[in-house]
Amino acid sequence: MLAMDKFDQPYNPKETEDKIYQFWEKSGYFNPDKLPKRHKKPFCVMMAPPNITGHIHVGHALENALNDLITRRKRMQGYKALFLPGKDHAGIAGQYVVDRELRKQGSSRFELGREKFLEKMWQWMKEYGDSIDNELKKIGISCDWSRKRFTMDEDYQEAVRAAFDYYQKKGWIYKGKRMINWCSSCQTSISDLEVEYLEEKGKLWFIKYPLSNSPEFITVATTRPETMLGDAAVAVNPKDERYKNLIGKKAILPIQNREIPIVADDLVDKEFGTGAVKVTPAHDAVDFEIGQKHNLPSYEIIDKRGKMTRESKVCEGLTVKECREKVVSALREQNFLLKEEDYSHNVGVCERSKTVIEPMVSDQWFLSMKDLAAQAIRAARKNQIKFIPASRKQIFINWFKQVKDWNISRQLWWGHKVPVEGEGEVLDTWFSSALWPLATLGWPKKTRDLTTFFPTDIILSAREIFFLWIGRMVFSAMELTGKVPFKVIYTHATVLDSKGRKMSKSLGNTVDPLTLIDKYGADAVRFGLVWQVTGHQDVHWSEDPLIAGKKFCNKLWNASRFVLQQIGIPNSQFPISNKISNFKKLTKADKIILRELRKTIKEVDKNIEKFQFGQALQALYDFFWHEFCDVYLEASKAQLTDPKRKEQTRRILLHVLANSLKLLHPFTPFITEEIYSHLPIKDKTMLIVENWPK
RNA sequence: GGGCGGUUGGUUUAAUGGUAAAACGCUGCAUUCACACUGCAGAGAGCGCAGGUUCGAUUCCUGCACCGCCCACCA
Repeated sequence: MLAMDKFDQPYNPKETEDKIYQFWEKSGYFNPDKLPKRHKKPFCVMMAPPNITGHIHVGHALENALNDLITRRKRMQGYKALFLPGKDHAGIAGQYVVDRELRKQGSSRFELGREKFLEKMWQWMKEYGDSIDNELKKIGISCDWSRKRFTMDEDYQEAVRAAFDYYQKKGWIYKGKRMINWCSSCQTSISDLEVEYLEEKGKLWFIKYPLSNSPEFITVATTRPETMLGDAAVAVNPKDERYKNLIGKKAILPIQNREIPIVADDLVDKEFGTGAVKVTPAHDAVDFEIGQKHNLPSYEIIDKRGKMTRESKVCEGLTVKECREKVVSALREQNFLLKEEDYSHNVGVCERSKTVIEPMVSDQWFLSMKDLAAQAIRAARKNQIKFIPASRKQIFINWFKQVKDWNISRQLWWGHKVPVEGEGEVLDTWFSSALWPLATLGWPKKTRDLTTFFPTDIILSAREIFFLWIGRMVFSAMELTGKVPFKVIYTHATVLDSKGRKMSKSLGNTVDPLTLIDKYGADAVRFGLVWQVTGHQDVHWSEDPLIAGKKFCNKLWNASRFVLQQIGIPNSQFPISNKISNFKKLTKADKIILRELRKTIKEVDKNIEKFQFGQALQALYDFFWHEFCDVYLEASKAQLTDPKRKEQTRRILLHVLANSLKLLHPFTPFITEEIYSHLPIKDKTMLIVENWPK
């Protein structure tokens, strides 16, 4: 397919990669339906759909290099392999980025209106969606683009409605006033998993609440004095001897001068603060629970913009922060402030906007988790799903044991509309992602793809979306189809920066895969990433393995050149055989290289089966560089001058090279396909569909 | 607070119940015969700390420290 003289040039990844990718796409082999006849047994992996919020990062590159590695090997082994790509509309995150763009231009989504804003969203989706696809193609992944899905596709919306209906008929979906996490900047509720906790150096204020008809008082400790304006009670632990005689009595709430009861509840920790806690049912999750149990009134003193309401009386219109200052100074003046201590504690912020989360009571849709969680736990316990690493199994079970009902509604414009419900009320983006392995294959219709590829074989994901996504896919599929959605859950390493910190835009420590590909070539980047996957839960980012990858590609290229020169391309067509018995009168060097090749095949297979991708690659590296290049290639130089050995040495060179290329193909697909295309082998196919060595 | 992972040459990481391997970097030599993105030779760690098991531990156990990640309603 290439003019041979090209092969005399140094390896040029840029030129080769684009050309080879087109070559693959043209072949149709990414599509399992277009694979040769020998590919029968279905095999399926799904891409974790990237958010349409920006560009791919190094985590995507790693994850999909592994997805592709697995797929390519299975394809070569004769499976009818499908690697299904797609993207996620990313509800809150998606809306947030577009809104931010608008604000940069001095506009906003409110100014645009819902209709126009959604148009913008789709425009964004088109632009960024395509760009993400192209970025993924640069990595060389062999996914079937004809089956590409987006979580807001027409038929995907249908799947979402079908799932919602199903749960509703079961009676598991309900609407109610519950405590939720409210982001005043995104103007929506968010789930517990979307709240991020940051340590904050704050204060612990000790406030005296006078007892009714008594000169005495009870002291409460709080980090949020402003919420006292909405207090409905003081709570103590029933076993706390200090306060036993106060239970049932009344206290006077300072500033508001309202009488509130003193109640007893197990949720109160005797050891913390004074052992007495102020109860604000409308603005704290625990307090809400206590309020329910004791039938306390709920005073909503903070509104959805993060401002104090009329209910707060003295602070109406102030921000939470302003109100806090006002309340503290008022308490100080009126002698209700006993003391204040420095206190560092965790403050929940919106993972998207970093705005402090206001817990508040709101009318929201929920999905009851009781039966669904039980399903997921059962699947894990019965080992219907294999967890890699194995420790994930217990983590999975433990999370589902304590999971609360899922707040599935969001007050956004971008997303799946909640059936019945009006504008501006959409489903949590994860409600649709949870259906990914089903909806992408056509569910709820009984499509051919669904029967062929579902349940899928393996799912790869980052730790951070283990519950958010993986957990929810498990119970969704089990409930809706009665089957686990995948046989294996592989939680891959997180790529941290060289100092071991999480990569983030704000820290400025992110790595751009495209820059790396430009610098080293895609094969070298894949090599470098996979090299570092050795079974740990983290990878400390280093570019060194990528440099090694680049050098390795160069070595591969030059060794291949040598072999081809010896064989005398392009005239002869060697029928090469995998059977070593076809080689006779072997020299010591011949025997060693053939033995080492066999050992390496075993080693690579064993390690890939164990998900030890880095070790598999290292075995290949050592074999090719040291056994083949340093030893055998050198030995072959003498053998090639001996007329009695010449022919067989040529065949062995070609045999070992061809098999090395096959083994390396899932790791470094571009260069191996390119070199393979030059090998003078009878009846060969493209490397992507060649037989995996045995 | 709970869980998980890590702590090995300058750096990033392997392996292993009997005194440690690779990549990158470093030093010296070689070389226009596939490859300087090369070859050969070499320096460099006794494997976080403290106990224990063992004939023997970097490897197993216990505790501690530090780093990181995840989860959690401590006001």
